[in-house]
Order: sequence, then structure tokens, then C-alpha cells
Amino acid sequence: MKKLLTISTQDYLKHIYELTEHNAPASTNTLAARLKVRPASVTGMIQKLANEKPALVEYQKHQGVTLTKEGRRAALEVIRHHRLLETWLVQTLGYSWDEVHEEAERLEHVISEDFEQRVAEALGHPLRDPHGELIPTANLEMPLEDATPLSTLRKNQRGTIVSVRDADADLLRYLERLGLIPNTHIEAIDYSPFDHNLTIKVGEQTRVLGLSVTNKILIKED
Amino acid sequence: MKKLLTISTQDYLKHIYELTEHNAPASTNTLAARLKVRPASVTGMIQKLANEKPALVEYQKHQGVTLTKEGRRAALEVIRHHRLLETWLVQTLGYSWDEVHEEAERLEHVISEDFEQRVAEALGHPLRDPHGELIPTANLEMPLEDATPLSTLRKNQRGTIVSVRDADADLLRYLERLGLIPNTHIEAIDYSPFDHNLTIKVGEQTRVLGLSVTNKILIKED
DNA sequence: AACTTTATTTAGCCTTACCTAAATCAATTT
DNA sequence: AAATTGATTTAGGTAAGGCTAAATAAAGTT
Repeated sequence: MKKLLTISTQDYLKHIYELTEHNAPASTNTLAARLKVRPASVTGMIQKLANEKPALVEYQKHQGVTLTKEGRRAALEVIRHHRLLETWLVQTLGYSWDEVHEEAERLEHVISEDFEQRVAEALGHPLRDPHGELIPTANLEMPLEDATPLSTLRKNQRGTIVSVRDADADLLRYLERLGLIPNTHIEAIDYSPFDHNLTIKVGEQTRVLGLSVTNKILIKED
Repeated sequence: MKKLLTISTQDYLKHIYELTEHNAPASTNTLAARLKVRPASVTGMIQKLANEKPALVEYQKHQGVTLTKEGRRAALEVIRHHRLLETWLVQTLGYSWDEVHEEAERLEHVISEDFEQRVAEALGHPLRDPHGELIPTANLEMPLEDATPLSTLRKNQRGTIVSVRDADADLLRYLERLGLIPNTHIEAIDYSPFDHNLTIKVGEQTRVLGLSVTNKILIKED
């Protein structure tokens, strides 16, 4: 007897999850920007979510918002849907890496538990989606991230790209052109401590990447 | 620059299409029953749909409602989505014949044109869904039905099941148990003009079917 | 033709989730 | 400590799409 949440509520929870993932409560304004809604609307919605029983968010006026246990589970459910869907759309309908997001964004709210299970099964219970993001488990826990930002790689170290985080479609297309997609093997050939630029070798190519990019790419050293 | 319709509107149009398929305008009450909504709500919604520009339905107080050209196209779009989705879910996720309906019912409203095309492509542009229902074409026309009701089959005639129309999940499960699913070959071995019962042979089995069943099964003679 | 039953419509309300404008709080400067 | 600025909240509205109850229209009976 799980409570049914509106699409809008699911979206709020998902975005709150993402904004609070690295500690720190989410502010009304950033949430409003993410949701493409006015700050006043966010305040209203948050107040409702905080007064549900059980409460989905923890909220003190002017102090930002965090998820409760219930809220977190609901958020992880949506995120699991999203990431499974992206994986599935890429694998079975030939969507490209950067096209799937929008489609999954709409589907994630309407698929059944049964559908979720069938897709997970069909995909062999994948750990990561096509961007390399971790997929929450069936019992709604987020696996630990065992990859590290590319920005921590230093001269002569090698690694394999695992994930590209928080990237918009433009950046994804850019990275795809550079061949910087999950499973690609790379080697750091230079690092500048001044501007934090990292020079890497990707296959035959040499690329120089700034911090804003190297921070978004996760790798596993090898 | 197609107009975006709400899920609710899409549902109204779809059900109006189905109720008016064999001539005759749809009445407020039957529509309300189908949509699981009160008659008063139907009146309200229909009035809105009739006043859209362009109008989606034709409506005269107390005379029932029919679709306009625009309304019909919108309805066929939803029905195309539904039937493609059912076909796809059965083929790629192993849904059974009688389980797909609900899932497709929710997905049909949120998939993109791109998704529709990819699925149609992946399936090889099928003509019928798993129930045998005709799938509207990409340019939103309903193909002509070239199959006939099983109730017209007479002693010693043979045919192949093409479709099971308007059946609820219970009937579908029942027919599945009897082996009466699309592509099954059958032969009429007796017909009673009094009660319209038809005795047929399905593989090794002999079955006696009443009119309420034989009218819902479409076949092609051979 | 009058009455009864059933179908349909009108009127008035509710909820959800958004909006704008105005008010208040918090943080930073001066 | 006061003032300014920016973030947040309150107050009051709007549009969808439901609902109930009451009013009206149509259809069927006597």
C-alpha cells in the first residue's frame, strides 16, 4: 500500500534528491530554477510535502529543504525508473546517448513496478545507465560510487571512463565527438597545477581538458 | 505546430472514437461510464472540446457527440500509440496478451513522435496489435477491416483467427485457455441456427461458442 | 395529454499546481 | 546599528478537471 504521488511531486523529490546529494539542504531558488517554476510555487509545494503524513521532506522556513527517509525512497524510485529507461531506450531503440534524457523524463512517471522489473531483468540488472550514472537498486538504495573524478588523475596515470555526471545535451555531444564516453581508456600525459588543465591521450588523440570538464567525468584507475 | 492535448482530453477523444466507430453519436452517459467519470463532468468537457478552435468534437445538446476531422486525427494518434506499445511490450518484454493493456494505457499519452517512429520501425510497421486490432497508419488513417466475425463462419468452412475485439482481461484469459488467439487455425464443424452456437475444431479440441464470443472474434476465411 | 422515468445539463464547489505582487526575513555593507 | 540587497514567504488569482445537487429535457406509459 504505497502512496501514489503526482508527477509534479515526483519531480520535486527527484530534484531535491539531486541537489542534496552532497549534503547541504536545497534552497527554494535553485529548486525553482531546476524545476522551471517560480520560487513562490516551490515554497507552496514544499510546505505541502512537509505536511504529508508521512512527511516527504524536512523543512524549516528560510533554511532550505531535505528529504525524509520516505521522500528519499520515492526519489530513488523515480531515478531508478529514469536510468533503467535510458539504458533500455539506448539498447533496444537505438537512441543515442544524448537523446534519451527527455523521453525518459516523461516515461519515468508512468511505468509500473512490473514494467520496471521486466526492464531490469531484460537488461540483466545493470549497475549504471548509458551516461555511467549509478542505478538505484530494486530495494531503493543508491550504490556507493567507486569511481573518481578525472580531475584527480595525474601524469602517467591511466584509467577508464565510467561516467559523465550532470552534463547537458550539448556537453554530451561535445564529449562524444572527442571520444570521451563510458568505457573509453585514457592516459594522463600532463597536468598543469596552475589552471588545472589536464592533458590526456584518448586512443591516438591528445586532448587538453579544463576543470569544468574533468570534474564531470568519473574514471576508474587501472 | 500541432496542438498539445492533455491526457484527459486524449482519453475523451479515444473513447469517443471507439463509441462512434460504428456510426451513431456517443451519449453522455456511456461516455461517462467508459471514462469512469460523472455524466456532468462529461458534459463540461465536451463543451470545452466543441469550443476549441479548431473544434475537436461536434456537439448539439442532448444529441450526443461525434468527432471532427481534427478530433479523429488526435484520437487515431493515441490509438496508434496504444497499439504499437502493446505490440512492442509483448514482443520485447514478454508481457502476455492480457496484461499489456493497462501499461499501454498510461504510456500512450507520454511517448514522443520520435519514440513512435522508432517502435514502428523496430517492429517492422505491423498492421495489427497482439489482439489483432488494426493499427492506424503513420498518417493517421484507420485501415479497412478485411476480416469477418467468427459468427459468420458456417459448417465445414475454415479460417484463421485475426483479432479479438473489445474483450476485457477476463475474456482474453478465457480465450487464451481455449487456444483461441490470433493466428490460430479453426474449422466450423457445426452451427445451430436457433441459439447461434457454433461448434469449431481448434487443433485437437472441439469447442462450442456462443454468439457473444463469436461476434468478438474476427477471422479470415481460407 | 398527463405522468413517470431516465438522460442530460446547469450551477456552484473543490483540489492541484501554477502565477504575480507585496511583504518579510537574512545576510552583507556601510 | 542601520541600510541595502537578495532570498523567501504570504496573499490572492487562474485554469483544469473533477464532484454533488438541482433543474430541465426527452422518451416511454398509461
